[in-house]
Amino acid sequence: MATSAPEPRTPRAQQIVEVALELLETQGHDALSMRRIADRIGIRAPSLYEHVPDKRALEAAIISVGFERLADAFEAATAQPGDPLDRTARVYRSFAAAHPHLYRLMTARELHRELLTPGVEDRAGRTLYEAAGRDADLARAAWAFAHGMTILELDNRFPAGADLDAAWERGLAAFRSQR
Amino acid sequence: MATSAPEPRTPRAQQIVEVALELLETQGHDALSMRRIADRIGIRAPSLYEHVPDKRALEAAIISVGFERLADAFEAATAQPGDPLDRTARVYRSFAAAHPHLYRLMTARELHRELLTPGVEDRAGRTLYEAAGRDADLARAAWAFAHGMTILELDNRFPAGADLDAAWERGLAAFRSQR
DNA sequence: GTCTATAGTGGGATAGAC
DNA sequence: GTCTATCCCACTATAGAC
Repeated sequence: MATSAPEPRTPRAQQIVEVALELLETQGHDALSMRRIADRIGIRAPSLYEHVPDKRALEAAIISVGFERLADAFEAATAQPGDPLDRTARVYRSFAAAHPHLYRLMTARELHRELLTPGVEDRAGRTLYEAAGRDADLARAAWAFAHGMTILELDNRFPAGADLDAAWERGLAAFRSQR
Repeated sequence: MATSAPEPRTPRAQQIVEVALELLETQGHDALSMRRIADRIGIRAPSLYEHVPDKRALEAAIISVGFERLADAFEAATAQPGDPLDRTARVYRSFAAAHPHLYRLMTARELHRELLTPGVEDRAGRTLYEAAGRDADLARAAWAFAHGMTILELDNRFPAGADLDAAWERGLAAFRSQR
């Protein structure tokens, strides 16, 4: 079910990705600089380049880990009761709530797919595809809804008093009715 | 119907906002620096600060203009035929397609509402609220769907062959059925 | 594998003269 | 209202020594 991520080769490279991920999760994307990553490890920034080609590749490695973890969470929830669409949405929503900065990095920018661990994006997408009754158009629409709800909430775009549980439920009901 | 935006006081300040908006639309957000704005006007960057308090306020002014224009487009489309929800979605989608960088600035980040022209966000939101049958939860869910479709497309997140017209239609049908 | 030194680039913003 | 001069910040990345 869960796969062990085929993460970078050497222990040092792996450590860099781990440290960078933790820095991202605690401090946000703006804090994710090569200098700060190096600081946390106890080396100088230029030394990072012996282990990681450049920053884009490092971010791609973090994103790959994120997709693995999201896919793990999706697959672990298969056992849970209820409608598959609701279940998938619940996992999606709590993943984003638990890892807001990681979620943003994973979804709220253009993606350099060629730098990702191969297949990792598809694996996370498969759960939603199944939950949408293997209807690709419906799955994309439902993903757009889930991402929209998530990112608008993270960006504080809804009015202060908005009942987001209710909005989620209305949307999910809409998509369930189409399947 | 359309309101004239209560834009900045002096002609110079207004020109700065116009030039900045044009720079944003043609070159994207990364190109939107005080130096480049000044270049286009033919003055030096420090002189901008005589007319605009700082960059955040300038961006907020641009965003306000964006909301005015979106609201104008929504209201102008009231005359068009078809379901209000479809009509609103069509306008939303073409606004984003026509002004991708502006759309991103308006929606894909946290919003400093206190710097916006008062009421401008509500005015744009009202059309969707009406189209959703004055159901706030449904309107928020529909907005999330529309924003998700839009921003995921702008960020090239859908697979190469994806039929986005079909995905839009599936989502809109879902929301129509709930109203 | 790590270091120092540094290049190169860009950014926002202020002080004070005119 | 605009200018010059400048500060201060931060970043990615490379060269070359050890």
